[in-house]
Amino acid sequence: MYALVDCNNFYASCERIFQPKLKKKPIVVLSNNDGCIIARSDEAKALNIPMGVPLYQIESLIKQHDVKVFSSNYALYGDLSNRVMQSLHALVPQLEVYSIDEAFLDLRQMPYHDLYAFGQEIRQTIWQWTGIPVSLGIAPTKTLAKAANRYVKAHAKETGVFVIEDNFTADIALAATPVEDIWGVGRRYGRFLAGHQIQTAFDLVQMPDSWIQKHLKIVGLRMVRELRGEICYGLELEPHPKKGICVSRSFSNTLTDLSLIEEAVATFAARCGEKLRKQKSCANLLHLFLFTNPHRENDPQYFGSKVLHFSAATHSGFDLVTMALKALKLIFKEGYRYKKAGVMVSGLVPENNTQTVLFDINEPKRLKDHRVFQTVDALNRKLGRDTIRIATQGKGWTTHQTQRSPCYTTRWEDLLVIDERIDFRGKHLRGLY
DNA sequence: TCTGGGGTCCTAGGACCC
DNA sequence: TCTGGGGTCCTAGGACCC
Repeated sequence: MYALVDCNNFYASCERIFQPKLKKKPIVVLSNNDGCIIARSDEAKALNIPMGVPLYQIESLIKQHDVKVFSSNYALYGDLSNRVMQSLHALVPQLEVYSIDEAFLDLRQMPYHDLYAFGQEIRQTIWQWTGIPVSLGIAPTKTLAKAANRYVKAHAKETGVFVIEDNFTADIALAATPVEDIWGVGRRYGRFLAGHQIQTAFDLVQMPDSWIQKHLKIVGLRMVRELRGEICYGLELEPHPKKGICVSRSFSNTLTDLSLIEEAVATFAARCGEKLRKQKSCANLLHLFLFTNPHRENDPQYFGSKVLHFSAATHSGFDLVTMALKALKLIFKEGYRYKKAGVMVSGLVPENNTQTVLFDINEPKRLKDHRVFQTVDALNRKLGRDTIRIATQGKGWTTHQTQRSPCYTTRWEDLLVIDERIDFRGKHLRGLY
């Protein structure tokens, strides 16, 4: 049996831990540049605030119901996610971290007979150790565990756990799962299935394999088999290295000036370098894109994109920034108001296994760069991101965030203050209270 | 005025090899 | 009049996930 553990309204729950007065209050969390709603508490969902809606479109609703609004704080969410995952790992050794707020557990080795009671124990423990509420779906396959988890949220919120252990409980969950809520059915397939009078997961599993494979392809067939209780996806215990890495941002204001776009692009390329070095990979290709604001239909639109090859795979910040700026010069056109850019690297290979070129005159430079960036990364880890950076990155490229909560768990200065008369070293402060 | 940022896998078609 | 049969690799696009 597998369990899918899912943190309830994860980002909103993270914010609430440190502001308990927000219990039972509607909370939303915003995307970069405070653009769209990307997370909602139950109370915000009850106000019919949709996922992904731009903040400015629901401004009056926010005011009317006194919804608490947060900019996204990924340092906080990432750290709390680690705590949840570590806590789960302490309870069940075999686990796959599936996303920032979800994990699959392998319960087969566990000496428990009452899975429902064990699910409750996990829930209580995570709540006690981290302050994050979680829900569990337990079932013979990952796709069914996903469906069981969704069933909890839709029909058994108070209990927080649902177990699919036989045909009877499977049919309950399948019949209660609309096709578009199945793990593996998106908007496109959802519309297609609705057009064929297939409303629920229960309807879908009745269809013949040949029909499924013809229309939903091999991935769809695996999904249906999993819904029928046949394991197609095992647990992936080791996180495998990424095959591509992308850093992209919208600009808070549209940019027209090449030098400002250069700063942004250099920053994205440098960030790709950090990610590459972190997973010990080198890139063979760099892909740059730059475009105008597609929402402003009256503005002239332009979508520029360019792929360049490195002569030898690299993760040097110098190489990446140089190549990104070269690509930028090739696609930049005067007279447009640019809104977003991004750098993607691909053709990734392990750093100790790169194919070099014959008569490689750059080898000394590569070795030197490697040492330089080991030092740069170490300094930035210790002193803060971008303390050491490439000059083209400018003074430090940031997004627009007005409502960000403190980094309670990752910065000394942001530690939650319980008694202002005592600082974090336990020293008494005079005259501050 | 204001609209996110990452990833994965599969398939079809074209260019090329013998 | 009649024009083979087997591969690989790469890319773009489309589906999906959080």
